Amino acid sequence: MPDLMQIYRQLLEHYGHRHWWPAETPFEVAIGAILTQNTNWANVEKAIINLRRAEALEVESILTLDKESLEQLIRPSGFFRQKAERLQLFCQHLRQFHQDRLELLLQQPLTIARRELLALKGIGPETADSILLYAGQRPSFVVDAYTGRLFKRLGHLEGAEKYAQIRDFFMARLPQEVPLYNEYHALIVIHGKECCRKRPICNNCPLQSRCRYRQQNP
DNA sequence: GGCCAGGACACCA
DNA sequence: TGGTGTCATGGC
Repeated sequence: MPDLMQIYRQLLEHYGHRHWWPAETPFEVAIGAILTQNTNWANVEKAIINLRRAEALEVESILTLDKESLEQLIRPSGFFRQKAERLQLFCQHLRQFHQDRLELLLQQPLTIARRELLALKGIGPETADSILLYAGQRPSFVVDAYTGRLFKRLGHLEGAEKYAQIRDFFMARLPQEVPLYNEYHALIVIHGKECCRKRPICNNCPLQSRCRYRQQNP
């Protein structure tokens, strides 16, 4: 069974560097992380363009907007009512405890910053880790549905593991380096989108015969 | 017209 | 603790 670094190198060779996260500022990363929950990134981009045009990609403006106006700006990203609430709660927290500065939250010890994010309504483990890694440049491995699906196929996971177990699995076997974590998660996502989504055969799979699902379904 | 997307949460047994 | 329903838009 190939180890995690072998798989990483194969994915990187096939897809190249993904240059994540597509955002201009750490705060924009955090906004995007909340907006992309169970949502196609193309729809998130529409919402972020709306926010940028409204000059609403900062704590002050998101708190100043009334909730209905914010909802309309982010409407293309779906779940717009609950996401508007989550964005404002997130910004309220930054105002109350961190002088509107996300970097002050993120520069705390990793476990402290992570626990603080997870305590916020609407920020679960994947969103918290995405913010820590891509906005804060902190070594917190991001797990998503693609991750569990792919590494079950590869034989590394049983399939019943929970988020924390999968995250621990990767962090215990990889050097804790931000560029590696950054690229690895992005590669798993692009692989999941383009190759092994839910189709019976993985065409042009960079992992090829290593994909157990393909072997079982030639 | 149905399925899916870079989840999280409330509720219930 | 685990299972299920809800949230909602837009592309294919």
